[in-house]
Amino acid sequence: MSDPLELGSRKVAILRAVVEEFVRTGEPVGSETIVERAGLGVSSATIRNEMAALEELGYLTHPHTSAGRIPTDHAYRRYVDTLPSGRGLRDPQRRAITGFFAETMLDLEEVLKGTTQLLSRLTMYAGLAVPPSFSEETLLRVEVVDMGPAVMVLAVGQHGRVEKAIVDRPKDLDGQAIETLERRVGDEFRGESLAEAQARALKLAGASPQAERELLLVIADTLREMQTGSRNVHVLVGGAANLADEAAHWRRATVQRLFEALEHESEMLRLLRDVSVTPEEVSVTIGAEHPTTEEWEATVVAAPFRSGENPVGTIGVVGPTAMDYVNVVASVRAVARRLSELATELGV
Amino acid sequence: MSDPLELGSRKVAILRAVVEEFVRTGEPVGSETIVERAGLGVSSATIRNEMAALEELGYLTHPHTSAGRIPTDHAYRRYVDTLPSGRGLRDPQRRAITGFFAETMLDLEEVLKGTTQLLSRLTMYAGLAVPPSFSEETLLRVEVVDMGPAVMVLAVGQHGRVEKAIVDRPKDLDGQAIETLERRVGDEFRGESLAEAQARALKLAGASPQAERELLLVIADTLREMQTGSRNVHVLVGGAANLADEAAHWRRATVQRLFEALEHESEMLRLLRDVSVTPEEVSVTIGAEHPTTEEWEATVVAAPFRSGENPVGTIGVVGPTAMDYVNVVASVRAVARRLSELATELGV
DNA sequence: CCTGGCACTCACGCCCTTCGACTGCCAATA
DNA sequence: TATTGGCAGTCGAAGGGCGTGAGTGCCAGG
Repeated sequence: MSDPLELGSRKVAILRAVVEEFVRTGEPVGSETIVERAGLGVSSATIRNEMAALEELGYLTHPHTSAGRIPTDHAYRRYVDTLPSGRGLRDPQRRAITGFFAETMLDLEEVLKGTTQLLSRLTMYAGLAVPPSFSEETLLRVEVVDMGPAVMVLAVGQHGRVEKAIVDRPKDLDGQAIETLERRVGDEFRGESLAEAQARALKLAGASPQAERELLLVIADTLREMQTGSRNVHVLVGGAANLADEAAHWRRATVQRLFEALEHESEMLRLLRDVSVTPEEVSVTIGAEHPTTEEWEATVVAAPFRSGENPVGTIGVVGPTAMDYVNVVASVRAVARRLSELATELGV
Repeated sequence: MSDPLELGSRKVAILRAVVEEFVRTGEPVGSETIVERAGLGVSSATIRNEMAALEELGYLTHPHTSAGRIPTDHAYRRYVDTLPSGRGLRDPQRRAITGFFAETMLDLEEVLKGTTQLLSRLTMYAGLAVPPSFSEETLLRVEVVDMGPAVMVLAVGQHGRVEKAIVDRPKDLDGQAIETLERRVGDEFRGESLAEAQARALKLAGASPQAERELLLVIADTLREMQTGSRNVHVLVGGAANLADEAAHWRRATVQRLFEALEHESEMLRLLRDVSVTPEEVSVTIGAEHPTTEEWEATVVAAPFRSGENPVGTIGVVGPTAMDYVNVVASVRAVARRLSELATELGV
């Protein structure tokens, strides 16, 4: 593997053909097949030489001597990096996307749930979505609800997200004080960020009578907790069942890892985190490129969605490394665009 | 298959031995194995005769002539129905349960999420939980939040459940009217059920000025919607990844079906629905006993959990029909008991 | 630099055999 | 009548040998 950047244009064509053929059939690809399919005006022997060179360069492998070639992760990488930016959507897919966004939807979280389903139907893999992080939202409301032995603190973000925390009721706090606070607190934090609201609550606590102080401290604490950790960000998954189909192509351990990852939000976040800072519209992370420790043979295709110019969240798809990149990338791109329009419109 | 109720005690012993051995090894069980393991004072020839009879009765099958016997769903059914009610928990399991419930937890929904994880760790299958249905909760609060182009209606149930709906803002409704209503509505519905609150909102609408009427109608509509459909009940799933391990023992279609079912709440509900009306503490639904149309080779072990005497929700486990019933049933029973205590304590 | 040609490799499918884990049945037995 | 040892029979699994064919690598000639 040396100087992977400079490849003759024929090598490039062959590499592309191998990738596409392998993705289509799942079988190792031989030189003869390439001759038939890619129709460069050249014999199979030449292709063989080129393929040997491509193997030397680290783009192809050999399951065994007498078998065809299989693309490596590097091959997919290069393939994806040089994708023609043309149209890759089939008509029914285009219709599905249009249809989905034609419904009027007001709740961003519902929209994103639906989006994961849409993506999974489009690609037949699993769809992902990361909503805007709560800590960047502006608060519309903070509520305190008396639950008897406990107190619920409720925060409503400007995009319709509602987070709740149920905490022990501070002792020395009677229903009367709660009611007073319910009224005082209601609109107090409107238009502030979580961080600002937290600071404000702390300040208010200092200036309040003992009975209310404790509760305000609890509120501040809750707001702080909402800015960090799992409360703040989460990941929606849709269509994971599709991956069960794919399971046959994967090693046991991979399947296990994959489903585990899908269950643990923090893991999925690691996979999607870098996306929103990526300049390109759609990012593709192939196989071992993932910062995951154990074996991982999956690819994540992800794209940020924006409100106006701001990236506010991420959507994506997880599937096998041998996926139809043209179609999946086009699907994710198209959905991200429509979703961005919708998010902008919703004023997210 | 005739007269399945009357089996000689030796047949019963053999059946039990076959089930346990098959669950342990996953291999068809031969007559010789039974002689060694069950140690009835009898030769393998006798066992063979008995096994042939058990096959005749529909309790065992034969993958092929020269193989051992495999239990049918009927065998598991009988096995489960005659389980000794003794202790079936291993010490580490007991500790895990105690440990989990030793934490102070106030939010029932969080508790139930944790419970699904606990169950999946205990059994190595997937854990399920159905929270109390929202329509049976008493309301602590109904809020209206002005979101600009939309309006959010928020309902807080007595167990800390929060449901939201974002709806189009009725035209002719200015911010002023919303604010008025926010105040009026806040405590209006406290202590009522969803149905009562809905009726009340309708009545209020009739007696209100035009500007407020529309919004009250929207509120009524939202409350109605919360009583029905997916908003009302949902199912939590934990540890689905464990089932990926099991996948090897299952037919492709089964795995696919299973993961699909786990994704669709309504499906899981169908599987768990009958449980809470079942008088027994733990209910076991084996393979084809499920009312599902397609092939389904899984078993659901479920139990209601109670607050005081009232069943308020359900927990359970999904796994292969060949599961360690003693252990799984004991796990579900133990967790349901502890959960009932906790729910009672939380005043659910 | 390309090509046709050729020797070589090796998985796969096929057939055959052996092995052994079972069963089913029967005649002998308690 | 229930049980038993014994024995023949069945059939999958595992293994060996073989032919086939897809595919490679390499080379000598254009």
